Amino acid sequence: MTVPDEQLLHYVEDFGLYFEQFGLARTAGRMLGWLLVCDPPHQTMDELVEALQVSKSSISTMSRLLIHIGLVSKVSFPGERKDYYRVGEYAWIQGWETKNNQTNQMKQMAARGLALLPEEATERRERLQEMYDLYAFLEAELPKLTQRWLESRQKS
Amino acid sequence: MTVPDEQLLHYVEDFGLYFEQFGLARTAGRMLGWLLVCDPPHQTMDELVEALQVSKSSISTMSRLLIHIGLVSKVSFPGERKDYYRVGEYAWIQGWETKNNQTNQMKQMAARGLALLPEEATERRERLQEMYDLYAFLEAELPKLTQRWLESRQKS
DNA sequence: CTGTTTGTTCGGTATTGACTGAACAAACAG
DNA sequence: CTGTTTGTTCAGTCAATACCGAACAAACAG
Repeated sequence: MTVPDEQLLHYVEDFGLYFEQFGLARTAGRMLGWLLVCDPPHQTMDELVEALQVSKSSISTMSRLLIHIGLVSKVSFPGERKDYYRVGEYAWIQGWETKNNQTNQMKQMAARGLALLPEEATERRERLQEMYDLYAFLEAELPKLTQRWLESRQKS
Repeated sequence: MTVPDEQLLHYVEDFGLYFEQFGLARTAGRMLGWLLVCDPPHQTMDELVEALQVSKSSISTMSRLLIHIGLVSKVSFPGERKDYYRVGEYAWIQGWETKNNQTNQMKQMAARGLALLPEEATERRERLQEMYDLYAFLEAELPKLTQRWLESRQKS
């Protein structure tokens, strides 16, 4: 990108705003958005600072975060001192898997509640039981979906 | 509940903390947690204020929110002036469905990006295409899962 | 060893938003 | 009409945190 594309930058901003909904810092969302559309796909810290107009320290912190949650990868090249960042190869399925772990946590949350209620209070247990059953179902089924997706990709 | 159960209150607090992760206000999470374990299942504003030690205004605001997103229902009784709140009958499947809508938004986000990139930049489009494909897949498959769940419940 | 390049860490600031209390509105009872 | 009960709205406060700039550390080049 020699001349920064107005529309692309606006898109990247929206990306940041959208991911803010999920508790991700806006800058992290911006980074992810930029790394999805930039040319070339790998970018240095300085390039990100320039493109997104944020501080070096933000990029440093957010790249560490994004790498930790599996959305971004660090890349290096022989003879190059700089680090490069790009969207992780398995970024999206990784993000999806992270979400799936939440179903397990929800199930556990329900179980904890049930353990606190007396056995005989059946009517009172129904609400938590309903919660437990749904998330147990999802916990069993979602990995199958992921599996199907991965297999369908492998063939092509 | 005549005597407030120490363990239950602690559980409710954890519930609030957990749902904070998803961008829900802590008080909303507390409310939901309390409504899951309270006896009876329907509670007035005053009871919620007493149990959760929060202000009336918070309950007012948060109950409106929780009703809006389908997790809580308002209940009334003949001859009673007070409103009662309880966890919605379809609370969890509703919450799950809300999550599923996000897959559609993610797909759209990818589509918007693709529309900004030139047709011939195939290598550059790959990243967004990958994102698009996964969320299109999920958008198609998740409703089937929901359907299966609802059907399995109907029989019992 | 001296410079520079590259990246991290940390203290301070500014913004956001959750929560409260008080004022207000609406519905009802006597 | 006057009181009370019930719930909402709004201005103000407080805490959390995203972000920045500057100081720092580490690796390398000359």
